[in-house]
Amino acid sequence: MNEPKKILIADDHKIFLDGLNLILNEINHIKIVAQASNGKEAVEAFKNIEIDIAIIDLNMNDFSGIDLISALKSIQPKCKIIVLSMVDDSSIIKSLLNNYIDAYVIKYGGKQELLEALHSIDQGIPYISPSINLNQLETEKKQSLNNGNIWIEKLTKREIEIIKLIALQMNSSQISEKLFLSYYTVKTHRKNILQKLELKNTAGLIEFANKNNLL
Amino acid sequence: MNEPKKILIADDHKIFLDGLNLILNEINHIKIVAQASNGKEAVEAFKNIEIDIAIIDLNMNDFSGIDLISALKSIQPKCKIIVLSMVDDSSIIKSLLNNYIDAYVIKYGGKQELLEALHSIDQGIPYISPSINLNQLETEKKQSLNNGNIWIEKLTKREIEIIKLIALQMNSSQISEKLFLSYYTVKTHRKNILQKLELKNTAGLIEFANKNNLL
DNA sequence: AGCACTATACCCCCAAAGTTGTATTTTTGT
DNA sequence: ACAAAAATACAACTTTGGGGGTATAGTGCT
Repeated sequence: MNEPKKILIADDHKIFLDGLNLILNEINHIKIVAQASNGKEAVEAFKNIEIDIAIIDLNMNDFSGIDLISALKSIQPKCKIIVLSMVDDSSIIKSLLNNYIDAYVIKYGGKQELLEALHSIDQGIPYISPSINLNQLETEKKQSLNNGNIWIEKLTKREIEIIKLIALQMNSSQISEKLFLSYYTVKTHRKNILQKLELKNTAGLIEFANKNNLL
Repeated sequence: MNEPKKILIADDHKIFLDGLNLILNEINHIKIVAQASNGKEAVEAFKNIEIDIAIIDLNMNDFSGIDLISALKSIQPKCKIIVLSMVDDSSIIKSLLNNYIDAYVIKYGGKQELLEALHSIDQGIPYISPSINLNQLETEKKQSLNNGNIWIEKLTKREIEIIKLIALQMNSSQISEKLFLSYYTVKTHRKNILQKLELKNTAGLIEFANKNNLL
């Protein structure tokens, strides 16, 4: 507890990174040792520097959320992870907290919440922003399609890849060409995706993907 | 140039507001006299306090962008406005700069860009983040679905109504029952919607609807 | 009164999506 | 090394979507 915690901060808004820097500089038992403005930089930093706590934004354009977290965890499993997000979808938060991360702080909250999160995980206690309950309007809207369930863990890399191409208005045969697959394989994947997520059709799939930031 | 500029900052992410505060505190010829975490607060502040420069985020949940700017301008026309945004849609930026605002700074850029913007408008010169050109990936991706055009104005009430039902995974015959229409009518509407928006299929439609907040 | 737009409705045809079922290979985790 | 999960591939069949037309009644604006 005597030497300062080594912190990495990652956010694709550099100006936010600058602000975060100043906020965290006010605390004396931590030290920012790395900054990243995208997922790739964060992974690089993890390979080179020992990190105690990573404060990351989920909505970065190169890595999609959970991919990044599991990548980081696989490099330095002991590192604590604080997710700083703009979204407050409670089903996402729950599954994240159970499996991967140590704190979830939304940006709607002030810096106080981030500091509390740091303090909390320092004692081994997971933290969720108290502000989240206040924003239930958003949450309820999303849960209508979420079925309140686990979702994303069920999807494989390949399936997510295909969802993204569907969202780009490609049909199954175009996707098969793009990925060097058989047309039948793509159809099988689509079938499995709809089944796993309990969705009725492509419209529902794209809606789901948007509400859950899969794209 | 002797007395400090009076600044208002507005952003719905309070933690960002905190960071911004610290960033701007490092400059000595300005002074933050008001903070707002939504559009309403910003308008209130404008009624009560004289503001020289307003630094605002466009994506706040109560006011939609241009509405807020014109509201503020109508209260204090002489006030300079810096928009701090996450989006870099060049068509929006152009129309904003011509008519309403004095600077457009994207959050992908660092604090340096914000400081440059402040300096620039101090001399009466409009400012746009130089980083914007670098992030053309995002822009292109969106324009492929936006067609860089007007879109929403083209859609009628009925069409938007139908889009919402499609997003709820209803098929044409279910929609026709729900709205007491003929199955053929619904099909016609769908056809017209895709044509107007120059989209290929339902996947593209739902994606478009999400990206443009039609739901 | 006239015109443009919207909403309504119908038809045909083909392509694509969705359903059900089977089956092999490859990758991954333990 | 073994088992589980994922990725691959195929077929037959039904339903839905999307493109091409055409047409008529209402609505709103000028």
